[in-house]
Amino acid sequence: MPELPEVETIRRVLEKKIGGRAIRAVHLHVPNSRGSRLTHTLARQSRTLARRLRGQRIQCLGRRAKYLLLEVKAGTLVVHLGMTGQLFAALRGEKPCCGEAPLPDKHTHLVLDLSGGARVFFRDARKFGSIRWLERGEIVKEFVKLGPEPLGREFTPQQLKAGLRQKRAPVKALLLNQKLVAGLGNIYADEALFLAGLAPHRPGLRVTASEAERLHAAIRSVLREAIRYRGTTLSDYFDPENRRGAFRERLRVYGRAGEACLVCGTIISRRILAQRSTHWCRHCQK
DNA sequence: CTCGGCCTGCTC
DNA sequence: GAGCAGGCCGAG
Repeated sequence: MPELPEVETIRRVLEKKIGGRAIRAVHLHVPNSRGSRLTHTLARQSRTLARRLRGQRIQCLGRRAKYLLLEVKAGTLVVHLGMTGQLFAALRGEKPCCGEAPLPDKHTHLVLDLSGGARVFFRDARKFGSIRWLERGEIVKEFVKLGPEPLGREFTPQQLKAGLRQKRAPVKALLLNQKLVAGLGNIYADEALFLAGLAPHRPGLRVTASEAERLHAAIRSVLREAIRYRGTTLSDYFDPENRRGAFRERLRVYGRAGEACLVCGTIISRRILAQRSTHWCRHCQK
């Protein structure tokens, strides 16, 4: 579910709501599905999580690509939301809920009791998410392979072009794999390609310098705009205050197959590319 | 690189 | 019942 704009929205809301509070208690509910990511990740660390988090003050909330970072003095809780992971926060007196449903529910896997009667809930129905405790100074191995932050300094048109040029894979696949640039998922990859006028199946090595420049600008602009609208809610994304993202109204191609292109009126196409449903305008994107 | 698998819930 | 879903990982 959540891509960079949604994770950034979650980060900002949590920062405001629970930044600076102390963690009083940690409640863990390890799921029972054997093969799932979340089961392993939680079961393996059940001891550590409680021991290292209890009594710690939340110094700040950070983000790397789609990872949310909850920083305490001793280290960092690294949260990846996968497809359906969610974080909710409730202050004293607020009724915690996910949409209409009160929390905690059967999909709630971690609850932090905070100072002042606040609580944080992590839930994940499909269990594709992960939670990892990181000692101060330790490095997450996944982070090493991640490309630059799209809104940061290291992400430049030159770097993007150089990365694309050596790959024959479709440009959409390259945007999704997090190595060239980190944080785009299926929605914003389609949206950025539309804004750049680039067909998703175009091989990376056939992207010209000026197209790479357009793509670079499009990626930054769509992510900034989506953050401004607090992300996209298709069905089950809610921020920690249970608000929907309003960017759905602004989507140009994602989920609009069969509808008219907002620019030229051509019917928006859809096909599977890189295993993901892909939406584009065959007139505007070449 | 692409594929299958990991899960649950929702819509047709 | 089948097909679909915002993500990633390991295998081939």
